[in-house]
Amino acid sequence: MAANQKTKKQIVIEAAAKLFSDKGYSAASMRELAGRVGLEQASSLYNHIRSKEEALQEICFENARKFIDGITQIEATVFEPVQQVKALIDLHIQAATNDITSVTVFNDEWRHLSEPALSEFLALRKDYEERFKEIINKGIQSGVFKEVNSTIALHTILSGLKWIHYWYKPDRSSELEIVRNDIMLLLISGLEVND
Amino acid sequence: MAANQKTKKQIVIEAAAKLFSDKGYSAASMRELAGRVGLEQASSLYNHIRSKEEALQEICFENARKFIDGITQIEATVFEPVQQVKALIDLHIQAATNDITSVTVFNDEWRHLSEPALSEFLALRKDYEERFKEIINKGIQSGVFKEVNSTIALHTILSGLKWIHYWYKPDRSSELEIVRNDIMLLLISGLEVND
DNA sequence: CCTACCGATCGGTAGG
DNA sequence: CCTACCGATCGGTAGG
Repeated sequence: MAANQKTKKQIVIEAAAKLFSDKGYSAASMRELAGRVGLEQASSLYNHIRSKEEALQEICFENARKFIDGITQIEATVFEPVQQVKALIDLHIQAATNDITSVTVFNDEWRHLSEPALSEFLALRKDYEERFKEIINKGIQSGVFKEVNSTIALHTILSGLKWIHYWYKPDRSSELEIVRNDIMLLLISGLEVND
Repeated sequence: MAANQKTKKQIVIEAAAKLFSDKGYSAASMRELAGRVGLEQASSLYNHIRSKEEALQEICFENARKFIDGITQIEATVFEPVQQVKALIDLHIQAATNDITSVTVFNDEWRHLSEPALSEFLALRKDYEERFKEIINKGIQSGVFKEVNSTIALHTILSGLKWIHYWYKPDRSSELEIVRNDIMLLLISGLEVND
């Protein structure tokens, strides 16, 4: 299959991401999903995906993988805590603007995963957060960051980025650079020692 | 009725807030809500509330009112932008820790409101955000805040406070003062001109 | 507050 | 990919 060819499964998963972000996972029905991908019957969906939750899992884990890969690369190629946190903020901004609906589901609908997927997902999230926190701690130890509690700083920064996927629409791409600059100003200089 | 007496309706609404925050509005069933307040039959709930959505409306609008009242009082009693933003951050921290489940529903489940309640709710939220933004703009004009886009600053600050209601449990009350200090350090000094 | 019940809708299966 | 269909569950009503 050519690289630019989407499988029908991919089309279904992307439509599911949009539907889940529009209505929430529980309020989204397989009948509406079928309609959105041009199928008359919900039952036809089951030729492409095994279940409603499989769609949710694919979306959640694909995004988790994206963030884990991102931080892995940053750890390997950037070596100064300030620059690492900046790169992580960029990672979140890019994820939120490149793949809007998918990140919305990843942020808001993961709790509808059932076990064992739920625990696996939370383990990935915890891994990511611990590594992010470690970077903050390095910056505190080397004196470039304020002596704040690194857990508080972590959550404030991660949470402070979670409005972007709501706000962003493709016609706002020209404003992206301003958003990026202002967010860096607000979140990084809040963290940095400035004297 | 004495002030410390809860009506059964209030008990139902509070249990609904907890249930909606545990499962999400759509996945929460009236049968489970009945069980949580000691009723055998879901139908018995309808002696206290008119519908599932009425419970959601009460929760969302009670919290909206709390934030509107809070900013109204801050506008009337605090006059310097830095102190006003600090007071607003305190307002959010207090709401998130005094009324955890209720704020969770207010933050995450309002979109399940149907019209006309949805539009009324969004109008209240917009009013609150505009007044918060106005305070930020005043601070920028008077030179105490950086020249950032005030919409971006507004969303970054509001969003940056939205992890607290997840993190907070009553046994963490002793850590609250540290959280408050660190959040002020991160969000306020990110906004302030520091030279 | 309970009994009895309703129509609607849900995710999913069997079989072709 | 559709036809036909299933058992389960939903929010809510009527009546006492």
